[in-house]
Order: sequence, then C-alpha cells, then structure tokens
Amino acid sequence: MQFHIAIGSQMMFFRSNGSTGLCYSCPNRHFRFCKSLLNGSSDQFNAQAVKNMAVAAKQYLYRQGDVNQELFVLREGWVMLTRVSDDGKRQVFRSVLPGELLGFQQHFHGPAIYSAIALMDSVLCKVPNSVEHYSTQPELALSLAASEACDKMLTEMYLGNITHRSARERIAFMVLEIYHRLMLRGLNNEYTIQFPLKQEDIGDTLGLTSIHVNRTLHAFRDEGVLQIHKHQLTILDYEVLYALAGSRFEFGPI
Amino acid sequence: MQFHIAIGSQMMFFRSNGSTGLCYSCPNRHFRFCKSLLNGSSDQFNAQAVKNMAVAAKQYLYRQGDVNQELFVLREGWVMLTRVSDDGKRQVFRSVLPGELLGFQQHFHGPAIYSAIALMDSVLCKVPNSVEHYSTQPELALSLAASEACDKMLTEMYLGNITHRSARERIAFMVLEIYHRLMLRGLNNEYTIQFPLKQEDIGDTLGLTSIHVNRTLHAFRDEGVLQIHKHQLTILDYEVLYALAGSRFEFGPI
DNA sequence: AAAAAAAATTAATCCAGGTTAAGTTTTTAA
DNA sequence: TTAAAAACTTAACCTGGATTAATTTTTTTT
Repeated sequence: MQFHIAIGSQMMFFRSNGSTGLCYSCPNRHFRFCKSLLNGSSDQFNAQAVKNMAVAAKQYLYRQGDVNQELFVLREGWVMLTRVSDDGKRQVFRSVLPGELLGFQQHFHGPAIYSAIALMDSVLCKVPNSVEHYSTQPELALSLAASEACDKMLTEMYLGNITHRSARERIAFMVLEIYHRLMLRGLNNEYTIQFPLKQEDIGDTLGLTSIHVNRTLHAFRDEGVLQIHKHQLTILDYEVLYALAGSRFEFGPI
Repeated sequence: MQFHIAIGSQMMFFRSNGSTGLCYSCPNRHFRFCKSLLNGSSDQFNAQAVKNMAVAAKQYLYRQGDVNQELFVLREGWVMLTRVSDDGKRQVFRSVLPGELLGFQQHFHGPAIYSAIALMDSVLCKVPNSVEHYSTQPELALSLAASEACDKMLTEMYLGNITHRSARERIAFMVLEIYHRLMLRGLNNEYTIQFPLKQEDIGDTLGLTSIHVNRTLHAFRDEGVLQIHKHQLTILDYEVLYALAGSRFEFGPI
C-alpha cells in the first residue's frame, strides 16, 4: 500500500508501515540499533514504528526548538544536523549516514537543540520515542546508549581536530572521516563518494569561512590531493590526506 | 571496615563496599544515574559495586588505551578527561563533576580514548561495566543512554562555542558553563567556586595557547569581570560574562 | 529557454591569537 | 629550609585565516 500525508510543510511518501519484516532485507540490519530492532523489539513497539518514509532533499525532519520530535533511523540518503545560535552563526554538528539513529535526547520530549535536514533524497524509519517503550526493553535501551556513545565519540574527535589544528588538517580529517564512515557501509566507489555538503557546510562544521574552505580545496585540487565536482568527491592522494588527518578518523561502526 | 589496595601505581582508600545503603544519604542521589542505581539495580549488580573509593589529586583513574577500564560515578571532587594525540598535542574534553558518570564506551571493553585524572582529592563509586548487567536492567541501560546524551550535548555545545568564537567569548562560556553545573549541585559559594584547572587546561579545552589564556584572564581581572586566585574562581560581573557567553551554557542536569 | 537565486571563485587588506623568549612567582619535593 | 620544578606573567614580533568586495559559474525556478 502507498499513500501520502503532509507533515508540516513537507510531503512525505510512505512506502509501507510497521512490521519488522522489512528489516530482514535492510542493508543496515547489522548496525547496532537496527539489529536490536530486529531482535529485541516488542509487538507493541513495532506497531508504532513506520518503516521506509521517503523525504526529499532540502526537507527538514525537525527544527531546533521543536518539541515531541520523532526518533528516526536513516535507511538511505544523508541528513545534516545544524543549529543557528543567538548571534546568527550556524554550527553544523555532523552528517548522519545510513544505519545511524537521529533525534534521541536526554529528555525525551524536550526541545530539539538542532535541526535535521535531508541533503539528498532519503528514506527513514520512524521509531517510537518514549520512556515507556525503552524502560521495558533493555536491549533497545542499551542500543540507545551505544548509539549516543558513538555520536559522542565522533563529536569529541571533531572537537580535538578543530582545536589547535590548521585549515588543511581540519578539512583532511573531515573528508577522511566521512569517507571512512561511508566505506564501512559500502557506499564508496573506489576513491569516489557522493558528497552533498556545500563549501559553507564544511566551513560551518570546522570553524572556517567558506572563502578559506574554497582556497584550501582549490589548493588540494592543484596538488592532486582531492577533488569535488558535482557533488562527487574523489580522493586523489590518500597518503597525503592521511598524513594531514593524523589517523584520527578510525572509529568502529555503531 | 577500612582497608587499602593498590591499583596500578595508585593507592586507593576504600571507605566501604557494595550495598546501596550508602546511596540513601548521598548528595547525588537525585541525579539520573544514581537514582536508577537506588531504584533499579539488582542485588547481583550491587554486590559488584564498590562505593566511596578515595582517590588523591593527580592520580589517574585510567589512561588512554587502557582496556577493561571501570565505570565510575564521581561522588565528590573533580575529574578531567584528556587525550594526547599522535602529534603530541593535548586535548582536554571536559570536567566531570559530582553525580556524573565516567568511563562508559560504546564497546564495553574497548581501549579508552582518553585518560581520566583527578584534579582534587576525590571520592568515586565503581559500578559494574558489562553488557550482561545492563541488558537485563532497562532502567540502568536507559540511564546510561541519558548520561551519554547529556555528555554529547555538552560536547556539542563546546564545539559550537569554539567554532567561530573569540578567545574572550570562549573563556566566558567555559567559566559560566562550569559555574552553572556546580551551582546545580550547590557547590558554589555565592559567586565563588573551587577551580582546579590550570591556564594550560583551559587553553587545551578551548583551542588557545596558555599565553593567550593568561592575557585574557588578566584583562578580565583588570576589567573586574572575573578573578582566579589560589584555585578559587570568583565571578565579579556576571552580566558581562553572560553577555559574552551568549547563554549557551544552560543545560539540564542528568 | 530565460531569469533569478545560490554557490563557487578570486584578490586585497587586516588583525586576533600564535610563537618565541625572557622573566617571576608559586608549589612540590628533598 | 632549600632546591627544583611547575605555573604564571609580560613583551615583541609574525602569520593563518577573517573580512570585504567583486565577479563568475552553476543550479533552480519560471
């Protein structure tokens, strides 16, 4: 069955609903949270899950300040988490890649501290987001903890990268970190990946102006290190990039 | 009963062992993880917990790379989390304050990504750290998730603070963030707090040299904004500090 | 296919914070 | 109590990346 509903200003396309049946063939089924959905979730939990919701590029899943926002697992595509602070500056926190959880917060229904926007046409699975569901299902609760610990580690690694390091090093780190995470999912094509981030997004992730990101990317292209063209990023000299990044990007998957 | 044992090179002083009895009068008992220890932990879990271990200032709880490290809740004192990267630069991730959990990782017994060092004489409670314990106790597992989400948010806020902001703003943010977190625990004395961090620690947290931290702190003292003397920090002009920090430090407790 | 908007590019100038190099003061160890 | 080490302080100079201001290219919308 297929149908459309409008959520806020966005049109979402539901390919199907709730059962775990769809999970058995999902490419993300071996990732931590998905695995525990398959193994450890109750019928009641599954009845409230909505699988394979399509979201078009540039649509927001939720915006900073929203309350009662949902919990999602990204099945396909790319979601970026950003926050605009009081002084109008924008921080990009990270990219959410397939198999990762987004939307969990310490207080289940507190206001979101950042917005989530799809950068490519994406497919998401919505999972229940309330204390009741997790306080009776320890495997799911533990997967939440693992997912948060993983995000925390990634954020800490970016913090360590940005603090004290040069623009070239920061960009090298970011490119390799994302390349590595996509590679773990088999989403690379040799040294080429889909890369929907704008130069401004890179700058707002790393604390650089988009002008300086441009200068640095241009230098990388001239030096035959790395190339971005039409949302395709190609690593031309992995060794140089690796030396700059300092092997800080090798994390385990969820 | 009191006794001593040596763990690594450190001498630890055990005031007592395992029961939850000590939790009933603990000043941290209302914090998330402690509360769930009181309410939701099995006898088997409690039997393996060790309450009120004393650790002297400058002792390491664990070091980056250690495997099988423990899970702790800080009861009294101050613990700092730091990592030295390949190129020899040191990143300070955050301060752990009373009532907070430290040592949890996505992979329970993977190598620690940073070291934990006590900056003041501290008292800690050691809690079991294995999948088995948490996969049968959903309330504890959910508290782990909440604790990780809280740490993640704090790290994200530091990331947002460091990225794009000036030295004055970064230091103002850090001071208010820590002051706020101590105040929630009643560990302030009006506008004065114990503050064991060195100027170099502040620099390594915020991506500044200790020389520039010194310049900025000196300017703050001259301007009557804030003063650090003999490990005591006093906020002299909260308004100015608040305006600089941009109200980014107001988080909920665990 | 044309118009409008968004993103990328390039260049010139400037300054916040880094670097280097002495000090001095405080804390810790002997 | 003295010596050594750690932490803090101050000053002079320098540089990586910010800022400002166009211009060009690409993408999106009409």
